[in-house]
Amino acid sequence: MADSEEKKEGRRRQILAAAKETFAERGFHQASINDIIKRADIARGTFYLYFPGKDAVFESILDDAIDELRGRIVAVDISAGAAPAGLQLHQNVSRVLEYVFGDRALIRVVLAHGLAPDSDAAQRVEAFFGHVRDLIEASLRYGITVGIVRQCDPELVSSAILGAIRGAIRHLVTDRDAPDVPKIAQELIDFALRGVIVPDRW
Amino acid sequence: MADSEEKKEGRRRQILAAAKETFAERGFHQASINDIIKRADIARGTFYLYFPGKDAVFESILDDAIDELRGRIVAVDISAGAAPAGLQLHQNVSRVLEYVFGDRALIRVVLAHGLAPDSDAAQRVEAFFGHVRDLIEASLRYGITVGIVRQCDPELVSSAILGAIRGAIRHLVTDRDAPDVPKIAQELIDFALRGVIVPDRW
Amino acid sequence: MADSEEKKEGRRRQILAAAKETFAERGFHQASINDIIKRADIARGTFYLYFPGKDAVFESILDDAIDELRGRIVAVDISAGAAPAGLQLHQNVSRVLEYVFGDRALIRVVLAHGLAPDSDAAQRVEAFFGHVRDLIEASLRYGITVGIVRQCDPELVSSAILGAIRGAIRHLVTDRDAPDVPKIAQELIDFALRGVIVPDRW
Amino acid sequence: MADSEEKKEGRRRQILAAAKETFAERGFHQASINDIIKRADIARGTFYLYFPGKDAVFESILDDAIDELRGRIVAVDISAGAAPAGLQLHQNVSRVLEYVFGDRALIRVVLAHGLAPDSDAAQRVEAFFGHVRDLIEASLRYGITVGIVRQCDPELVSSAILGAIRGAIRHLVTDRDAPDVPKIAQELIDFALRGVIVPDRW
DNA sequence: AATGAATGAGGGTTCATTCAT
DNA sequence: CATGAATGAACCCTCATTCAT
Repeated sequence: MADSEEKKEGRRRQILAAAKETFAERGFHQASINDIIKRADIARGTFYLYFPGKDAVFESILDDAIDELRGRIVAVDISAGAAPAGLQLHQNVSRVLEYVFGDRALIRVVLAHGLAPDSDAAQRVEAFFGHVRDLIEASLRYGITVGIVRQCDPELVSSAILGAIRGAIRHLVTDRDAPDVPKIAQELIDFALRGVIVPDRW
Repeated sequence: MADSEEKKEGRRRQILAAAKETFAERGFHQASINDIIKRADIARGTFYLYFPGKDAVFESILDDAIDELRGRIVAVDISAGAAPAGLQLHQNVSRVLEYVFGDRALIRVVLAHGLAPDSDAAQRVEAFFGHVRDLIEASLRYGITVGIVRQCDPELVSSAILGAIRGAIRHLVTDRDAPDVPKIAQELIDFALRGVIVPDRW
Repeated sequence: MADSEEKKEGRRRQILAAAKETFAERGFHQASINDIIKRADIARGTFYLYFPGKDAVFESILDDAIDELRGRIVAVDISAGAAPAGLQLHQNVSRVLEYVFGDRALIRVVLAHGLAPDSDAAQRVEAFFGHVRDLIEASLRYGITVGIVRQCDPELVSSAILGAIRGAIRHLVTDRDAPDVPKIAQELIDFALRGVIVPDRW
Repeated sequence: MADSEEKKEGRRRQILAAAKETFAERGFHQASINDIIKRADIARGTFYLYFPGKDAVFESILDDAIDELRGRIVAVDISAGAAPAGLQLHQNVSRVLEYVFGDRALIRVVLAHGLAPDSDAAQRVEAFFGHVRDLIEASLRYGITVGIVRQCDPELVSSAILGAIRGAIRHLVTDRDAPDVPKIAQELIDFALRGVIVPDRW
């Protein structure tokens, strides 16, 4: 019984993996069920035993990724005995980058999503990024109230920060082979916190 | 004669406008010729009188936008009598934002491009963003040599800056109705230059 | 007035010529109105001022050819003072060949007609060839009654003779540049009358 | 397993048959996939499961026919112990006629081919008839050297003979219901060998 | 549980023909 | 008369999904 359960789960993963690679290579719409089942080496009908359709596999991939990412992003703990905020920030970013570089196919799927703008999948991706942006915005607002963050439009700036991270990831996933995660994380945090200019100049 | 030329050009624009809106609403792949011609209120064949196919309209829209944007981004002039660099920067960003907010449909098409990863259109979009990133990277490198910009990984940071701009635009296009362009430009520049923290703290 | 009539007739011929070449080159179905009007250097609408449609030009070409050919085929006159039958035969065949080689485009159209089997045009071509076959059959029957032609199935043999002529023409039109019409006519007549074997052998 | 293979082959034949009839009735270009699938009583997609496209079915039909015909035409064996040449000739012609009358739809497709002059199919048909003509021409040349065949232009006469056969077939396929193959074969051979006139007259 | 043949809605495109200018 | 922009029916083909085996 458990055996069969495991086998079933294995099949599912096999299909998900094949689908992920296919989506990464050809984009959602160009990817056909045919591509996926060939790569997974299963029959047409078998696919539909495990997923109700093409959208569903895609959403499953998406949800897995989003769950994983959500788990890797932890609200910074600013209570007395907690680790320094800077370190926590660095750990958050590092955890995300680690996951991202560990599965480039997936990240291409999530970042370069070419979906019907009103599809379930698109909404889910938007919701995720919205959630992250909200986290950032809340942090900014808190930072402003405690005087660490300068006066700014938190809504706008949080979008910019999220965009900066996405931009960096997009670039790195495409162009660099073995990125030095801690260093990149530090660069990104430095950029977001301090910008690019030498402080006392200008 | 000139009349007929004008009329033809008008038709072309009519189709482009309808296509742009359709692409914005439904994404490239979901958008069917049917959608476009219904919106443009023309017959099936008429479409093919003006464009060889779906790809061509899309690329035409893209190329127009890219040309326009390219024209609005001017390398900062740092020679003696030139305007202050900060002002030039602000003007660049403002010009881009002005265009972007003036045609939201278009920007949704360019930013949320869901294209076959290896399609002509996708490559063209990538080339454009690559070009902008190169400009930013060059500026950073120059700034580092003259001591205005702090030591950083220019490749990575330029990607982050480009991403920040894209992120901000994406957010604003979706969520805000009548953005105050100069203020937003200033916020973005401040963010990119100084980051978010209060300078002498941390 | 007559001037205008002439001009009109000239236009008509211009279109017919362009159409004939187009049909010869690309076959009836592959030939588009576009091809024809480009070759004739006229506007789309002008075409329809002179012909009600694509079929009509084709049929006009066909009818012209058939009329011409009909005129060149004269029933052999076997009355007392007439020229020798063999000569008349030779003249008939020569006249046909002369016309045929003088307008290869046309003959390609007539012989390699790829028409809807039930179309007007197809029926007209069939009717023409049927007419020629009937002439041949009648001649055979007459020849049999007067003892010049040996006993045979006139229906079958007339089809074979007609086919032989078509086969020869098809071959010559495709493969030979400047055929020696009288010699070819003689060869064909000799073949039809005597066959290929040496008479007293076998 | 073998069952499924057989069923698949059956389907293929079912489609080929439907296509053949459709092509025979309406000609290649007039025949639409719609016509074919309706006649075969299958769905649109099913057609494309068995053939990559309209051209492919046509060529498959053509190739089958050509293969069959090629197999039925055997070079006449003139060595010592072989059957009389006349008999062999008669057998060749009979075999061809037998096939032809057994599948009239097919023969209408092959003979009345209305194809784009430069299409694959057209070239294949031409190649086949060219091959047969070459066989005939070679026989004629041989016959001339051994003195059985009278002096003639073998290229021209072989085209005429091939045309005669085609003409006869075309006629018979259209007009006669149950042809007496051996008799017709004999008539054709007599015609090709001896022509139509009474030997010692003229 | 697994298969793969069958389905048919829907897509992009062509082209003969019409008609206002 | 001549024009050529506009039309839309018809075509070929793809592919997500179903279901009998």
